Amino acid sequence: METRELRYFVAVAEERHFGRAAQRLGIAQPPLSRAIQQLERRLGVTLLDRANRTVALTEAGAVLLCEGRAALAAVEAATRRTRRAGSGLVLAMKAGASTELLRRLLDTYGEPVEVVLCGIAEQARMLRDGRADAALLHLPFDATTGFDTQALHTEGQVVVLPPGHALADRPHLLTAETAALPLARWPGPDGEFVDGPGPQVRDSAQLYELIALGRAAAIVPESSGTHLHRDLPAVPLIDAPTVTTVIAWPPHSRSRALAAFVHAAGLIGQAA
Amino acid sequence: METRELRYFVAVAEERHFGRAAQRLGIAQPPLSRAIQQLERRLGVTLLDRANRTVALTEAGAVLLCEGRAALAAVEAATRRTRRAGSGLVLAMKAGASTELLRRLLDTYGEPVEVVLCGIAEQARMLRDGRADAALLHLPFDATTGFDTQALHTEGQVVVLPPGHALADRPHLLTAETAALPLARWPGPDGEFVDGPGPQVRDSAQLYELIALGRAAAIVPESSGTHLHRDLPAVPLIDAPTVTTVIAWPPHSRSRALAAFVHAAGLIGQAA
DNA sequence: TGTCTCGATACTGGTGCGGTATCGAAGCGC
DNA sequence: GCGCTTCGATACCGCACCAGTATCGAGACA
Repeated sequence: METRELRYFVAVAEERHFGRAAQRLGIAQPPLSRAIQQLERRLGVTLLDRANRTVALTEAGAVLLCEGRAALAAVEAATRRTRRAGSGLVLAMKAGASTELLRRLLDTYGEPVEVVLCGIAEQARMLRDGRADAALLHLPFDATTGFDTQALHTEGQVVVLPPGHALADRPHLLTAETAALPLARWPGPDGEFVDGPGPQVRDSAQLYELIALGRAAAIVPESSGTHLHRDLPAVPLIDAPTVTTVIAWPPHSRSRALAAFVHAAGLIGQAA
Repeated sequence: METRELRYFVAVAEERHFGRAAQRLGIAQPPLSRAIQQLERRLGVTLLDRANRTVALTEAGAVLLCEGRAALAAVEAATRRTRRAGSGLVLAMKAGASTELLRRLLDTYGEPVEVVLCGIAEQARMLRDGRADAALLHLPFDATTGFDTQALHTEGQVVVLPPGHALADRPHLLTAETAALPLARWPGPDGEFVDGPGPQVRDSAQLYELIALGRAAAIVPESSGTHLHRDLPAVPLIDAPTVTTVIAWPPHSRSRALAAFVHAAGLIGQAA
């Protein structure tokens, strides 16, 4: 199966319309129809149901859409990483992750690294399609499914409260005691917010502003709670799961540069 | 980048010889030379060092070899899984894994499943190139890197001893006490045996024969130690890590059939 | 029933892939 | 040092195949 055929099929499967797919691909509709027919003939299965003037996926079509996307991403990744070979690594991380940890990692590695800030879903996509070589993730929150990982740092979590809050003087808190707090809600992987009493936030500046105003509280890893905003009280949450910062990369990827970077991460993980 | 170009490059990179690669691909040498040149021109990087009548990989070439193999495997996987869509799942497992657990899993799933027996390295390869849809692995021994997993069953380990062995009457053992035993050695992922005092074994029939003869002992999961050979004494090893049988599959793969199979596995995991 | 929309088909032209023949350079034996 | 051999690159040619235009046939809709 050729990449061209896969691109054509994925376009039709996503658009469910030969005309629009052809337009998206920048070709005319007839060659697209023929290409899909040929693909079906070569695979020996029907991929699309063209009954009733609508295009629907068959079961085999659904499988090929899913597997084909992954295969196209792998081919793109090969192209991108080959072009980038020799120049620096690209590291995808979330905004708000520990800058202190990152600084130590980059220092230990020594070579130049391009850092890209994005959301968790985008991080995974960038690793898969080769736009990034590695990503910083946080267990147990982020799924590392499909990637190799190396632990960098493990820490507890703290509750960040408005100044003068009733709980601010406590030596530590339990998760149950935070139930009544207006805990800030972050957007999930799908961009949606879960329901809850607290305000919705999209970045850490916004979060800390809301806390300072007494409108929110937040449960965050120690390092972000204590290092960034000394003026806000942060109380250890002793029964919360510990947060592990890990570096993740596609399992087959083992270029010299990436291997050295992971090795540097291992040194930091040991030291911590 | 087209799959054809990737296949050509991988062949040359593996053979380090245009003539042999062309022969392997079933084409003449000149079109192969031209295809590689065109690939290098399109990517904008040099992939091969053709100095001194030898072909060597550049750094970019090494990256493309690794990423290209993965991409080709993904394309092959798409082809195979699409062709197989609708017919039964293929499950890759190691010889000697728990048949009791497998029987329950297949019963719960209800649909026909083709079971393929192979080694651990082959299991991973089959998942990646689409010859299998899922695999049964054993944590913490097998690497599940790059796959999604669902726990099926967790159990302790036992030491299987020759009949009448001095340790056979003990209620339980510690790992330290097994140091002097001639523990059987299995071939690793690379097919090589690690060094050690015990005999080398390749299948469980051979293993149990050697134990019965008093020439070996083995540390195995409870289920294989007690269910299969009631005539050999099996002593719980209380400080050994517990063994978890998991079902693994490529993370993007979520066909209806696989989803149902994983769901069935989840039901069994809960029940256990 | 006329019309519109959509995918399939018919036919044509140009690109590009693969083949044979050959070159130029680098080892290698004598 | 000279020819021989081996290797990848180049030159040139023919054909297959891909894409484009024009058109068809079927189904939805008024």
